[in-house]
Amino acid sequence: MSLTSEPIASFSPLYEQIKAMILASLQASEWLPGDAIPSEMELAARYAVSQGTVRKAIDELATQNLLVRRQGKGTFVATHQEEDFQYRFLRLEPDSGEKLHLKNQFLACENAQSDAYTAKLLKLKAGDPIIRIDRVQSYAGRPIVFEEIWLPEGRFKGLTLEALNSWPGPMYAFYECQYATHMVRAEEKIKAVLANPELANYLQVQEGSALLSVERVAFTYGNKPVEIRHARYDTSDQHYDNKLH
Amino acid sequence: MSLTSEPIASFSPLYEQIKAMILASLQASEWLPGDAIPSEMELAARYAVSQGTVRKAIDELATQNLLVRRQGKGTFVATHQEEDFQYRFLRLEPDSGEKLHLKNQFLACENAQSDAYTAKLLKLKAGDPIIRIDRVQSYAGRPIVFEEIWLPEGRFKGLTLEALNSWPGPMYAFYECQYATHMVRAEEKIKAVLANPELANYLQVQEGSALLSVERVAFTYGNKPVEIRHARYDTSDQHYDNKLH
DNA sequence: CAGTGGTCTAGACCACTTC
DNA sequence: AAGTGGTCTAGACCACTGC
Repeated sequence: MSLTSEPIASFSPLYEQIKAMILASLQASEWLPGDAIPSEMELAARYAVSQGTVRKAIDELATQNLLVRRQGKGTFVATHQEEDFQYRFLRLEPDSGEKLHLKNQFLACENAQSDAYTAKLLKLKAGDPIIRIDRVQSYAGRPIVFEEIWLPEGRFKGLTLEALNSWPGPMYAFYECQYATHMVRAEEKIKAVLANPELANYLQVQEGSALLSVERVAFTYGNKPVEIRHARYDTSDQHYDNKLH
Repeated sequence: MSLTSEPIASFSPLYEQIKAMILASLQASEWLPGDAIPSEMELAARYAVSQGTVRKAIDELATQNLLVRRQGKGTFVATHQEEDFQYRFLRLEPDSGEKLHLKNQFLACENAQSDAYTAKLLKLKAGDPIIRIDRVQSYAGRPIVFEEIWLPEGRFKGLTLEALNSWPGPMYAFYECQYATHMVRAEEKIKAVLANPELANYLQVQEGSALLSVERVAFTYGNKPVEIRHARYDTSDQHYDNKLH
């Protein structure tokens, strides 16, 4: 066969290549969370394909919650700053069925070095600088969630306890606004554990109570892990809600 | 030769109406789990629309896991009897990352009357006949899961402990084969609880150990709830795995 | 080879938003 | 009215399966 120059990803459908190119633009911050991306016709022209092919690419990115389509307006980069996506990753829900509105209190924000565990999950080297945050979240005046959070220091330089405590909204909106980091997806591992004295104190429960342990790794564009979260939930009056398909 | 093509919902896009009609055929058992449904061209002719419109309808049903497309072969009704869908609703996973293979032991299968709780979730009247099943599942020789299951007696007539214990595969495959009931989706509410003497005995753990409590309601076609499951997992060496998007 | 789903195109028209 | 996404069509061709 000939040695003609070939596209880099050659044996995938066109719309997959378009998807990859849109994804690259997102990753490169060419379009920021909340922004409108170019219209389907413009993108079709840019990539020299038909509108239908761009449509299919955008459709798939929209079902993955990376883009949001709004008829008559345009297609937008998904953001945790908007109502519908505000608490996209929060599965905790009061047993009563009411809406959960958590009040934040950050307890600590300190520099540290990653151990083997955090290094592995964040794809760092053990000893690399990281930031460690503690917080408690309350509902109806009662502490419900205790969380330890680890962030790679490189991406989140200069993060302070004051900045966190004066931020009004959800944390993932904070990351977007202050550190240009949008969370795309997350993986959670859930266990039941007993409250040790420290946890019992934070969550105001008896030592030896049952708590839900939720270990999350959150990823930004390009499957890059950028946050670890180890939460403990008091599930006496709320539960973790999950839908299976 | 063909059935009526009366739209079921009138002021929605054509492909939504096609979806509804395919769904109706599934619900009516016109095509059974594992069967091939008619080809896109046949369906396009039956419903008097273009192939593209049928495609869009099937695409959405396929992403909801109701249908499975196989290039070159056809489109099939999803079934829990196949490898890929065998353990679709099982989120438990060994910490080691190995594959979980559970061994079943059914302990009880008795007729009972629904209480307020089961009646509400299964949309029955309190006092309606139900079947109550207990089972323990083991992994690597150790009991890991204790489950109480409630089924509406009307749909699962004649279910016996012997039938359950002699069934080799997963329970949702059993429901399909014996009771023509395919589970489409489920909702779970997860809490951390303490082992009482009964649970401690079933799961061979200390009384007061932390266990994961998972309450599931499973639905068949048409959003009809047909099973309640209350599981307790021993999460010492395994965890509930969840992906967030 | 025929039959299936998968991709891609081009064009018409609809529904919604904004000016 | 102009611009956006949303629906629908018709037809060409590709990729995969099984006879």
